[in-house]
Amino acid sequence: MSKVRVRFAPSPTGGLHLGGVRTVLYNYLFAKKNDGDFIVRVEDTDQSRFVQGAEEYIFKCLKWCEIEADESVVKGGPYAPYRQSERKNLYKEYAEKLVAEGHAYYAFDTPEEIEAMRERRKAEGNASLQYDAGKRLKMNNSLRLLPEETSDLIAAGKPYVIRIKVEANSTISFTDMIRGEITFDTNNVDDKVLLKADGMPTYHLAVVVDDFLMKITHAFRGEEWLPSAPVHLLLWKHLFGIENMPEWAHLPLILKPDGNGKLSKRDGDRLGFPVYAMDWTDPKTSDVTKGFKELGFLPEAFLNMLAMLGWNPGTEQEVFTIDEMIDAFSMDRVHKGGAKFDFEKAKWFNHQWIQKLPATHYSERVKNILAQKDIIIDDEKYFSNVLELVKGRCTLLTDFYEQAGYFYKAPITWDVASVKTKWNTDKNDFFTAFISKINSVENFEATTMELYFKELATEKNIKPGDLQMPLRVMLVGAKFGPGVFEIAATIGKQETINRIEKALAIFNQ
RNA sequence: GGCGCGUUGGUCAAGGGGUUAAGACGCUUCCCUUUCACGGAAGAGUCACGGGUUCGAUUCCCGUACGUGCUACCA
Repeated sequence: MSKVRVRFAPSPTGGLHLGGVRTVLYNYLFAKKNDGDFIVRVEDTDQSRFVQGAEEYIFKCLKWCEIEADESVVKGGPYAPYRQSERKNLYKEYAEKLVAEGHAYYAFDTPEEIEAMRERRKAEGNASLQYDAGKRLKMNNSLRLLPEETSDLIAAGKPYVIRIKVEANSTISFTDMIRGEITFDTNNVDDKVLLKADGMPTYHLAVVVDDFLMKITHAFRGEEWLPSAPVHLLLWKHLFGIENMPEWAHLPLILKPDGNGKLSKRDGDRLGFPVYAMDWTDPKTSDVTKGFKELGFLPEAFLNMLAMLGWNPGTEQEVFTIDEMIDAFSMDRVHKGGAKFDFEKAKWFNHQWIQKLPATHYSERVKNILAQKDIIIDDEKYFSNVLELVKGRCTLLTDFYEQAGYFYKAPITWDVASVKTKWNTDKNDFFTAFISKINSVENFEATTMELYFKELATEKNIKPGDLQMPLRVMLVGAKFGPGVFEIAATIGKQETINRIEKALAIFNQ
């Protein structure tokens, strides 16, 4: 059975923008498709970047998307503890083991010394600025120092890191699930730090140790990790055997819609669309970054849109439920190239989903949106009628305010300009007569009303079409919405009469 | 700079040695509707460039260009 894991940076900036959520989604689809376990890991390797509340936020977003990510996977179970700070000693043991076996070494260089080395190399016109086989014997580390010197330095409390010792002049390769065989020349990979001076592991060490200990079989991550894959490969080789390494897939990047580069939070602010799943409030600055949810997206649409950005089933189907996606998903149809994000297409997906789903599915959310505009829903039946009537006109959930508002509040402004030019006393007479007509009617339904309306128009010798638009403006205030008689039937007899009378007064001024 | 990865319309993309090179978004026009939208019909628009290989290349190979990523005691 497969065991797939997704690993998150502890900040929404790193993990919860579109690219991050898509990584989770593909992990999830793959795991479900292969009847595997789906594991979410949140890491805190770099304390300086740890953002308070980020973990909760991440799970909240997954919950909104209805991705079953049991929080217990980071809080308990057979593989606990999960916090990297709580696993600190574990990583150190493996790092020491590597040193003992000659695959890693202690390095005492200060940042200044490393910087000086790079400056020197640059001045000499060297292309490579790496800390690698060619340079390590000139640096301050246990490879160059005598064993006693090294142990003396450590005993004296001199800060050190543990670096991997990458052997020169060899190649290492692996098969990526998306890209096929990828080969690296070890001369191009430098001696990465595995264990930092504070005793915490870097991502490189942590990801390998954790994946082994947690028995991970498949690991997907962004393309930006490809250049450091050889380090992970080497670590697997030395520590656990390369044959035990999980299968890797490096996902393409999501790019800015305009210009070039990886999509970032700033692009959303600049171009006016969200890049986070949900609103995120920065705990330090209190700045709020808008999310897809709050902008009126359905989770189904959000996920659907995201899945299609980099993957395609090879059929013409574009609208997928999550189950359909699981069914159709395959890793070898994930693209290699990055995709530019297109907000228009994202909105189109949402529109599709608003139509596809019964209104009851999202009526609670619409209710909340309306409540913010002081529209309180007390009649559920009426509310669901209204939703079904107007949903065809909505792209975002927030559009329901404009599209459904007039079913609750009579217009207070009217598109008088559209009516006034052709307004005359005949029309006024018609509507006065129409009021008394419908007043006497028991059966207040759209079809019967349309019938009376047309009969009366013929009687008064006015084309019904010339009267429908004024009626619409009377009821809605403007030129939009479903059929006028549908609207009238829905708001009811008395309200229809009230609105006509009120508008008449305005039109006749 | 070095190294990696990529490149089919404005965007997402199917396809893959011989095709009129699918489809979707967006855009334009028309129909429907005397509203707005939906829907329907049409339209404009594409294989980055240069060399090979081949009877034939958008498809395979090599270069170039462009894009993008990495090049931290960040992930």
